[in-house]
Parts: sequence; structure tokens; C-alpha cells
Amino acid sequence: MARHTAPDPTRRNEQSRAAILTAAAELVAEAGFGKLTIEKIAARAGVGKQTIYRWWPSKGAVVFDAFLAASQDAGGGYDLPDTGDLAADLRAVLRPTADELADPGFDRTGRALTAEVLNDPDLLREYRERLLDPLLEVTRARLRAARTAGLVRADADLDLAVELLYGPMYYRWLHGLGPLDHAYADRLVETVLRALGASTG
Amino acid sequence: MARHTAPDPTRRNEQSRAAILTAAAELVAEAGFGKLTIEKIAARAGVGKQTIYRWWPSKGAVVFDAFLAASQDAGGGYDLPDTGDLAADLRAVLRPTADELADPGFDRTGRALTAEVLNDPDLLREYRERLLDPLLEVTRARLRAARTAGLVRADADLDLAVELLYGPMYYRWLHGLGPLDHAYADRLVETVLRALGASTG
Amino acid sequence: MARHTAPDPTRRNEQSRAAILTAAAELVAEAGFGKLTIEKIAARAGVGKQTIYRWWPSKGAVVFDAFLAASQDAGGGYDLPDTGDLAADLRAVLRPTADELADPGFDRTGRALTAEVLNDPDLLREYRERLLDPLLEVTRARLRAARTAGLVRADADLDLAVELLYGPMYYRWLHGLGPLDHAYADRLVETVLRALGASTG
Amino acid sequence: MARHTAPDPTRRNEQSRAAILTAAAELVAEAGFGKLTIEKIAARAGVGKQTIYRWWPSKGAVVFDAFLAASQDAGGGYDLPDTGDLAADLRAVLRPTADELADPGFDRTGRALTAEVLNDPDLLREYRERLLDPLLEVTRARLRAARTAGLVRADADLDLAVELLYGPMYYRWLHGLGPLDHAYADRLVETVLRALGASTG
DNA sequence: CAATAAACGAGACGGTACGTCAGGTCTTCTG
DNA sequence: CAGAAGACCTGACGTACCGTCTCGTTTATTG
Repeated sequence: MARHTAPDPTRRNEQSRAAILTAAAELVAEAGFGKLTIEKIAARAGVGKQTIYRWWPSKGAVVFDAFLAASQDAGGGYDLPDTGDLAADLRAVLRPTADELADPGFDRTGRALTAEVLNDPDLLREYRERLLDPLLEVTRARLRAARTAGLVRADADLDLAVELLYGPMYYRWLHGLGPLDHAYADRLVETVLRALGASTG
Repeated sequence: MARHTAPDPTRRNEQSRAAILTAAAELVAEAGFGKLTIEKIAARAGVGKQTIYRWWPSKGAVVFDAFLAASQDAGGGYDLPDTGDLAADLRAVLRPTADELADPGFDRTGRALTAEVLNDPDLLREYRERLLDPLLEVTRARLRAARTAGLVRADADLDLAVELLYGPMYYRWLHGLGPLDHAYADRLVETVLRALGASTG
Repeated sequence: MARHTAPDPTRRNEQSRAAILTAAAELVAEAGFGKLTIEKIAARAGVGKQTIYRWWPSKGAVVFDAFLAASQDAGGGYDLPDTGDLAADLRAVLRPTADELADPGFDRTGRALTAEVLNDPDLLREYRERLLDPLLEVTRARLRAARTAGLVRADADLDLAVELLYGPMYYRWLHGLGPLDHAYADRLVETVLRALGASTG
Repeated sequence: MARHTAPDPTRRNEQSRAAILTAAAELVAEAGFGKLTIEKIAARAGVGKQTIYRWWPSKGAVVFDAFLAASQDAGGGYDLPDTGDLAADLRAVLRPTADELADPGFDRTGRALTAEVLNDPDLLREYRERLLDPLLEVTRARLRAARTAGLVRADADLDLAVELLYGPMYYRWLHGLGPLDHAYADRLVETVLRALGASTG
């Protein structure tokens, strides 16, 4: 996370940093972002409040960092394979994405984080740089390869294409419009690929 | 808004109600949802705090009601024409939607409201019932008519179809992925209709 | 109780008046004067708040009226006999006074009422006119008779004398300085009479 | 003042403490105890409300502390001389007491404090320990010395004796029964000493 | 190997807002 | 038209946290 002020980072206490992120993650999971306070994080982490204010500019930043840390501990970023079968490759991304969104544990945290990110331009930039843009770019790259191979219309707008892949699922998730399962992911991939002019897989 | 407790609504002071909603709308526009407080709403509206707590369960509910009231004062719900030209009809909805999302005034309020709605199941239900579901349904109805007319594949999934129309634009808006203009709306409509198997307009 | 404004008293609802005084007395006994509220009195009495405000100027006035009503229902004012035995006659007043002050039930109410009376000149006047002055006057009258009979020094200051009889007991009660029993009352009477120059009984 | 909870007193800000007590004293003098609020004390003292709640359990306790502080700044406790002339020594205490009670400035504060103390057992204990008991004890000690010297009856009840000295004056003060001047104090001393069997001074 | 400087835990501080309670006024409906 | 019911504006309550600011106490280079 970008520091607001700049204490010497070499002197930073790694144990405190980890304890803070862990406490933040636990508290969000237990009670939601709305009930989260700096004081509770500090108390749970066994840390002075100032230690949090020293290294993070806002509560959202702490939670975001905690989320990032968890993401990296987990697999970190889905990578999109290129097996030659475009539909299969896209399903390999969208199916686990659907699984994640459907997980009740992720749901609360994800919504809380989304709400924060949407209303804080700094966090939004951070989110895009660290998570979203890389994901969109690997997807775009895969589609670009397919376009080069003639499997996608030559005039396809790849920015729009990635939005067509991720946007509908995101929309369904946030608004609770329907189930998020593999069948849905598959149907979505199939439909989008039809729009892009490729032959269905 | 659904009442948490249920004072006799016939005794409600209509002037106070209106003043509260107006004050809430102004304050959100001026300083954002995060800086909004019940006390400020009450002060600006010339109303006791208790009068707010009596009729609304949360700050989010007030703002949401204010938003709804404004929506209804404005045109209240897009209606989707059926001119026979499906692409033109969809553009007639998506172009003004893009305009709205691109409006900086709406942007702040919309993001704030979205954040609230996403994290409060009661608000989300309210939002779906009053705004989202009707919009999706008219869209679905228009597509259904087109399908009956043979302009859309017989096996088209209309739930997915509406998500394909609104989801990408919403995704682009929330994450700031690119411009939201008529050209984008048009391209989106064209691409989605290609996926649905209709002849492009 | 003196009325602050003056609605026509002939139209007053006697049942409401009684219910209010009863409710006030009960609530003071249950929870103390500090926890007493007009709203609770109204609720318990099954009466609108306005009915209380119409007839009493303050919460203290209601409680005071309730206290007076109770006093009058009970014996209403001690009368001081004149048996010829001054010491015995004074003991006949001071012993039951000590009993009353020592009663835990009276203690709470009495302290609450005292606190109100001491800080509200209107209530103090009311208290003196209705309760205190009559008591002091009968005591003074009894001493005057004794003085005429030569049992009390001719130059005795009767105002001071009554203060010597009631003041020490009141002082002991308010500050919790010691037991309030018949032995104490007797000793007090004996000592004061010695000061007044009468022969001890 | 006895603390309700016990934050580390060494970390206490002495300036805040003094500002609070000063503000409390001023506000009571200006508008009376009834109109006193914690919020006004905090505002006048330039202090957060929590700083008051942290160190005092109630509004009464603050005012009481303010009163104590003022007492200690002033002479702090009358001491009772032993000149050998008992009557003169007692007049040396009761005359300034009468002056104090007759002072309109003290009257309001004193009544307010009395009302609080009478209804709060904790405050009463505090009051007795810090102010009342020491006063009564020096008085008792002086009378004991006189009794040893044969100037007071051997069987005199000293507890009752001090009540006879202070009780009547207190009673007169609280109920507004008559003037509180040196002549009254002198008469009181004279009368009480007659009761105690000593020769009048 | 001190000494010295920074991060640290702890928590008091001046504040803001919370959600609740009660005050006293006002309005509406009922007997 | 007095009275019940209760909504209303006001203002204070006591609590929770905010972000800042000392306090000693580690901790970890650096002279």
C-alpha cells in the first residue's frame, strides 16, 4: 500500500504488520466492514493505534492490504492458459471466478471491499494496478492471440470483449440476479464467443 | 422505505418528510455519502433527529429514499419502445444510461448509493423491487417479443441477455475502464445482438 | 398546588388527577425521584402528557402534591397534646418523627422531596405553608403555654427553641450521623428542655 | 473524588482537571445545578466530554470536587481554637458558619450540593469523610476537653451536642426560617451550653 | 559496546456523531 | 371542549471512535 507519510520502512516491525492484516481480515469476516474500527484492529492485533496510522492512510487501505495479502498467499492471480481451445481456456478462468463469487465467505468480504474501492479513487487505482488490470490484460492477450489466429473477428474490440466476459457475471453477483455456477460460466463464454465471431467450442 | 418500527403513518408530517429527503440529497451531492451524518440532515431539514429515526432504519435508507424520490420526480423509469427495430430500441435505452453514468454529478451519488445497496440486503431488495427489476423486465420483454418475431435465436437465455446488455457498461463505469459515450453504447448493442443471433441493425 | 396557567378548575377530571398522583407516588417509591419522568407518570396513569402539564408547573410539584395527598390520607399533621407534662408532650411528637425518618420507605421519598424543595423557592414556600409552619407553630404554641405556666424561662426564644427540637434530628437524618430511635428522641427532648430552663421530666 | 473506573492517574492532564472544576463552579454559580450539563462544562472547559466521564462518575461528583477544591483554596476547614473560654471558642466557629450560609453566593451552590449529596450515598460518604466528620470531630474534641475540665456535664452526649450546635442553624438555613447572623449564632451557643450544664460565658 | 534514534505498546486527549431519552408544544381525534 | 394519544423540535445523555499527542520501552543500528 502506498504510504501517506514515509517513515523508514527498513525499521518496520514485520510481526506487527502481519498481526494487523490478520486482525483486519478476521474482523471483516466476523462483523463486516461497516463494524470495523481501527481501535478494534489495534486491540486484536495487540498493537498501538499509531502503528496503524503510521503505515496506512485509511481503514480501507488496511483491509485492502489484508485482502491482497490473502490473495497472494492463495494462488495469486489466475493465469489463463493457451491450449488453442479459446472457449476452454476462458472457461478455465470464468468457472473458478464463479465459484469464488458464489462462496458465502468471499461474498461478504468482496462486497465490503468493492464498496470501499468504488468510493475511494486511490484504492480504485491500487485495485486496478494490482489485481484488475493484470487479469484483464491476460484475458485481452489471449483474445488477441485468437484474433491473430483468425478465431476472432478482425475488427473485434478487445476492451469491450473483456467487459463482456466479466461484466455480466459481476453484475449478476452484485445484484443477486441468479446462480453463479459452472453452467452459467459456460453459457456466458459461449454467448460472448458467438458475438466475437469465433466458432463455438 | 420499509419502516423498522411502525408508527401510525397517517400522522406523519409530510413537510418534514420532504425536507429530510431534500436535505439528504443536497448533502450527498455536496460532500459525498461518507461525510453524510444524520445530524446534518436533521439540521439542514430543520427537523429533530428523532423524526428521522422514527421513519427510517438507517442513513442508507434515507439516502435511498431521496434517490427514489428524485427518480420519480424525473421521468421515473425508462420505457423501452417497440419500433420493430430492436437495435434502435436498445440504443434508446443504453445511450441515456451511458450519459447518466458519465455525468459527474450522478457519478458520486451513484457510487455512494451502490456501495450502500451492495452491503445492505434490505436496501438491495428495495433497489431491485423498485428500480432494477422493472428495468430488466421491460428489457427482457422487448427481447422476448423479438424472439417471437424470429429476430433472436429461439434458444436465447433472456436473463443472460439483459446481463450482457447492462453488465459490461456497469463494469466499465464502476472500474473506470473507459469512456461511456453513445459510440460505446452502440457498439455494445451491436455486439450483444450478434451473440443473440439476430441480424445486426 | 398553585397553577401556572389557569384552566377552569371546575372542568377538571378528578379521576385523572388521582391517577396521576398515585402513579407519581408509586414511581418515586419504585425507582427514586431521579428516575422519575413525566412520560412515565402519564403512561402509568393512562393519561396524556398534556393533562399533567395543564395542571402542574413541574415534576417536583406533582410529586409534592402526591406527597401531600398521602400525608392527608394518613393522619395529616401531628397534633401536639397539652397534658401538662411538657416533656411527655414533646416526646409524643418527636418519637413518631424519629420513627418516620428511620423508615427506609420514607427515607428515599423524603430525601428526594427535600432535595426538590430546597432548590425550588416555589416548592419551599408551598412546603412551609402547608406542612412545616403549622408543625412549628403548634410546637411553639405548646412552649408558649409552658412559658406562661413558668415551666420555661421567661426570656426563651421560641423560634430558636423549635429549631433546637427539630434541627438536630433532621441534621442526624440527612447526614446519617446515628440511629433515630425513641431513646434519641427522649435524650433530645431532655437536653433541649434543660436549655430552656424548665425542670427535666 | 472516588473514581468509578480507574485509569492511570499519573497520566492525567492537570490542566484539563483544573479547567473542568473551574467551569463547573462557574456554571453552577451562574445558572444553578439544575441547569448544569456535562456538555456545557466540557464546552466551557475546552475539553472533550469523555475526559469528564473518564475521571468522574457523575455530574454531582464533578460539582462536589469543584466545591472541595474551592474549599481547599480558601481557608480549608475551620479550626476550633482552645482558649479556655468554651463559649467564645464555639462562637468562633458558628459565627463564620452563619456568615457563610447567609452569603447569597454560597446559598445557591450550597443548596445544590446539599441536594446532590443527600440523594447519592457515595457522595454523602465522600462529603462526610472530607468535610463534615472532621468538623464534627474537632468540635467534639473541644467539648471533650471542656468536659474533662468540668465545664460540661460528665454525662453529656457529645454526638448529640454537636448536632445541637450545627443542626438548628442548618435547619434554619435550609428552610429559610429566619436571619443567620452573629446574634443568632451567639444565642445558639449560649442556649446549647446551658443545656450541657456548663456555666454561660 | 554504549548511546541514540526510531518504532513500538499504551492510552489520554479534544472532538464528532451516534442512537436514545425526555422535555415541553402542537395537532388530531374521541367521548 | 377536556382529555388520550402521539408526532414534533429541542437538547442532553453516555458511548464509540476518530486522528493526534505524549509517555516510557524495546530494538537496532551507528559512533
